[in-house]
Amino acid sequence: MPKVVCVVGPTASGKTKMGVALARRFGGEVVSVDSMQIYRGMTIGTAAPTAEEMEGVPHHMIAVADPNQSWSVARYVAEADRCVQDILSRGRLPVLVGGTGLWLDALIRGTDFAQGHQGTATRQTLQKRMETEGAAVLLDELRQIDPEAAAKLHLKDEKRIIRALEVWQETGETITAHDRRTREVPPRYDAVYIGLDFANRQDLRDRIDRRVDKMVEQGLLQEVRSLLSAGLPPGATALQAIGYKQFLAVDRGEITEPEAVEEVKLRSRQYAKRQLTWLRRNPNIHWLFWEKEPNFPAALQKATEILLAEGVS
RNA sequence: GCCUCUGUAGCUCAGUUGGUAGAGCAGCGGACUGAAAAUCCGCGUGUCGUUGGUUCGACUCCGACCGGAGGCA
Repeated sequence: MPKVVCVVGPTASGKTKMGVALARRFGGEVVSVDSMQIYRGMTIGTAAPTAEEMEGVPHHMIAVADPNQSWSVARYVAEADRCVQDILSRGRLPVLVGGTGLWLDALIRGTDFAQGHQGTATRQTLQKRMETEGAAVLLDELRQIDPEAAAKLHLKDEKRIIRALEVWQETGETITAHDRRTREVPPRYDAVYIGLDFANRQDLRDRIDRRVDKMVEQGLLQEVRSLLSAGLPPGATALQAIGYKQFLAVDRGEITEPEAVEEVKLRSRQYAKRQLTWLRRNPNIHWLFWEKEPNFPAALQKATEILLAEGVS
């Protein structure tokens, strides 16, 4: 099984810098695993690495998608896996860097997602039924065909109720059966994980706040405006990104800039918390914790030792 | 100086016709297989401003004091 390195952690934990440094040390290339950095024209708000920050290391899966078209996990995995394969074929080390947990896991495991996605007639019909008939009706319907899935879903979890029914309608297989089958296939890569986080949650929060202030200084509002001038559809996934959503409201005059800044900080730390929840269940992560004053050289040294011990070369 | 209102969870507030209190937000924990920076679930003990008094019992009634807001001088 090919070996790959993964640098994970909540937003603003220093993944980008660590990823570049490890890629340089081990002769690797970075593959971004970020559901928003894939869109073009969103560099400031997603804190995508600049050419300078890349330090000459090739980066993949950043600014590869038109924000007009919304990507999905499946689309990402297909494209990103091509990058990983290509890097491996050239004898180099793939360094996967990013905070989108589901996407990383799917890429490592080679998850085969069932048919059906945003915008199809099946999905739209189900969404309409959800509005008119209500979640109880659809959940009942799901219970008839896939009681196991229905038992796990809360009445309010409309998105997943719709998806479960959609998989059944599109493929004739229940989502429970599909998931069980895909979980059985062995992972595609042997991943070595380096996790970055702050020992003290408050320090992460401070770091997030500072980063948001910096984004605003760098012209987040301008970036949102130029994104809008490209004529994005209202439901575009790109506009759901933290920062963009709030500054879109500023552009419309619905909230003030200071209000937006506070909201972005709040959403960012809540997001960081969710990222940590996702990562915690992965027992294979080698965590490195920053103290108040991050000591990068020491952390890089530690990470290097871990990778060497894990057989990365 | 006088009068009125006000002081309850980190914040905004509700409430108890006297039997020691509850929402929203925040926060914390969890879930997560084609929207994932999305979506969803769970968790509420706090000197009820302080201090006296009345009472079997006060956060709830009365007094004083200390904060805050407004009004009259």
